[in-house]
Amino acid sequence: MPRLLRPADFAGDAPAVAQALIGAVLLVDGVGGRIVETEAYDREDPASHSHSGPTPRNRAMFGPPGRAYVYRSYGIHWCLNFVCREEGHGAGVLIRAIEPVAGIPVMCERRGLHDLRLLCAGPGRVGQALAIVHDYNGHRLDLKPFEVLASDRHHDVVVGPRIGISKAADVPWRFGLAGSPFLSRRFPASAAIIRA
DNA sequence: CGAACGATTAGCT
DNA sequence: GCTAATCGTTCGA
Repeated sequence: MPRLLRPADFAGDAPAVAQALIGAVLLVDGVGGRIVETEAYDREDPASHSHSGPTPRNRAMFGPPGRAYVYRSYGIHWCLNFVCREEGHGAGVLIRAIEPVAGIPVMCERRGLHDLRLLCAGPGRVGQALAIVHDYNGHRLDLKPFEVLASDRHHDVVVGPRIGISKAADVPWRFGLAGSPFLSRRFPASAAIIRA
């Protein structure tokens, strides 16, 4: 039985937590799967929502680690982040893609398709498939409806630049499960691989 | 108060 | 590969 991640497990800096989350299982009301893609963001990072300090939108990022930061993207999608580091810092990990494992029929219904590869391949798609709502903003990740189960196997992790940002576009803070078909996009051929 | 801009996605060429 | 859709947040006047 995998270990349930608790707030202390999110106390590391954003890139370290983002890498450690690859292979972990994320469930929301028992629906979800294996995390195969994440991105790290930090206060000292021009691409981060937290870069200019606390605002009404990003306040959860400055709260205690081990909680959710949920924001609306492009006025359309709900995206899920895990707050990390320490309270007041403003660091987080964006959940960009998961491999569907539990509650697949429910996720297909929510997404209106049956292609497993596209079910949760992107932060907006993850939000829709797991029914992420703004009410979850600031919610603890070790309490209902969330469950985050530690990765129990070692695997290779790909590292590359983050997607969809204009500032700090060269910072390699995107992490992926090497070879996974459930990524939101392929990593550049030049992307480094960390053997874990 | 106005305006630009997204941590995106679906659909079409 | 390219673009429209869509609207809350943020920042400058």
